[in-house]
Amino acid sequence: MLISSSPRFKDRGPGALEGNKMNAPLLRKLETYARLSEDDIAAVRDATASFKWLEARADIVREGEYATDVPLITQGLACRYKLLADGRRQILAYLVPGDLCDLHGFILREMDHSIATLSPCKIVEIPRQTIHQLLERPAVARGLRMSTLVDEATLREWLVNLGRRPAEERLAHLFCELLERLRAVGLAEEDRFELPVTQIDLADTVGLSAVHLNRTLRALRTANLVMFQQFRVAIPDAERLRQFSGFNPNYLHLREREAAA
Amino acid sequence: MLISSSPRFKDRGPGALEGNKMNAPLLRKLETYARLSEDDIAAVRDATASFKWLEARADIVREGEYATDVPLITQGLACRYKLLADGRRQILAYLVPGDLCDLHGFILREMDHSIATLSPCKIVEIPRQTIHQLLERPAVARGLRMSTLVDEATLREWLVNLGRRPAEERLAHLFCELLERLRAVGLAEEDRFELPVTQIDLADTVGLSAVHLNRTLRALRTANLVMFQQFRVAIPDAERLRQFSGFNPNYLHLREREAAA
DNA sequence: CGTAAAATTGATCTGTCTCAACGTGGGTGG
DNA sequence: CCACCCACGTTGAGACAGATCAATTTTACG
Repeated sequence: MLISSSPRFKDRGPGALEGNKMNAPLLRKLETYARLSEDDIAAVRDATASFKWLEARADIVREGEYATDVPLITQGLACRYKLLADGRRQILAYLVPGDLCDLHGFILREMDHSIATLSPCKIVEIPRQTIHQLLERPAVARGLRMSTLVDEATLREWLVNLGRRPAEERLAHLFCELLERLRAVGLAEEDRFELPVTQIDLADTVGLSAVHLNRTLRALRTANLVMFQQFRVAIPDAERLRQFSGFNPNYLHLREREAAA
Repeated sequence: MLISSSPRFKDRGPGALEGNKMNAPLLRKLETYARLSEDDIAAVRDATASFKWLEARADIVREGEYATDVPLITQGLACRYKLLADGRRQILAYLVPGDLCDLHGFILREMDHSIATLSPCKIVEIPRQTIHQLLERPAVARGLRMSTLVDEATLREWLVNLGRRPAEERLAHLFCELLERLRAVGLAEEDRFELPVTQIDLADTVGLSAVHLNRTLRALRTANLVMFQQFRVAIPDAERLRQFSGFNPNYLHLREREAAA
């Protein structure tokens, strides 16, 4: 991941991004999208019983590998990323508790990108066979399908961000999204959240150089829009930040269940 | 779609992007990903029997709408796009024959982006109910799931493109992708294909201004890498273009069937 | 403490944008 | 049938956002 396991992240233990009380963030997520039966719930619970801890800055899956299991983040923060031949990196998504590292390795032939932890992560590895069984449950299949569609919608919004927004709006938009997503999983307060990420990571996320990212960050701070330091983000006036960055949370589809029958 | 139906596109009739002989591009696509039974094939064929024609530069679905049917492109070229408040536009994907306008409107509450034709398009509208029935067929469900995953992989590659590649590589990469995808559906020859798209469209695809896109195009032409004129793309040396743009077709997952059981 | 990664700042360079003008081709209306 | 018109394409000049290069400072960890 370019940045070899840095000492800076060693002590940011499991405390940082702990996931919710019920300790079954995947269930919570699926239930956002589908009405699960008792049986469904039990099946998902079984499938996610065993886990392992991974240190910060460790690859979970690497591009080119044939993943057989589907990793699931239960606690901590991870990201998808891709490296170019000359070392340039693009971060493609942040994975928060409850996010599956998709069915790519599972369904598709080989990984076309890598996934790595940013903070220490608690990870469940769901075996291929189990996924098959889960997909036979209509409600679970539906939940997973929706979750994939939301991931896709998020990618589209990032594309708009990189293609058509200037640096400050771009970064502000990212913070807006993270606030929403982390609040949805109970990992953000009203106006602040942990973000165990370096400025270099942020630069590789929004397609800027590290130096310019630093300046953009300063500009946002000066404008009293976003404060980022010590791996903590503070947003004094979320509505103003949304306005500023043109953020519209519709693409996150955070309340879908009532919608489709 | 900003550009109101332009006369320039009127005469580019159905001839341009005709889809394959069997006239069932969705089937071909699903069969790339899953082994369909006779029954499956019949069901898909039934579902895609009735169609309509849409003129070039017409919206198929608009952001914010609640789409009830799932449109499917059978002939022609379409695109997903998103508009910002001030009119900036970002094109998010090109849809070629066989591509579903996803299950978004269907599964998710409302469209978070718009879809429009670029050339005249033959479109099948699959009713909600029919999709439900199709999803009950495991092989079909699997094919659709894979197709969604490939769409997602393509979005990720575009993100890398916008985030980390300079203008010339970016544009070259797009042409590489289109060559592959159109060849996969029999709509490109070895080194050339139709692309019924303006330079403005291309600019909004790769996140450049129209002026700079024009210059970038010229640079590629001068370097004898890509010729684009009269809505036709010619690529003298595809391998050289791939090299130049860092294109690796793995993310298109064009031969997956043998892979997963 | 000493060290290395990360953050910050300044100076300079450049890729891309904006503005503005002009060229071009086909469609449309007189 | 011709002339106008409008969208698109092309080119030049100048401005500017963001990149690169090069220190220097800060921070966290050993």
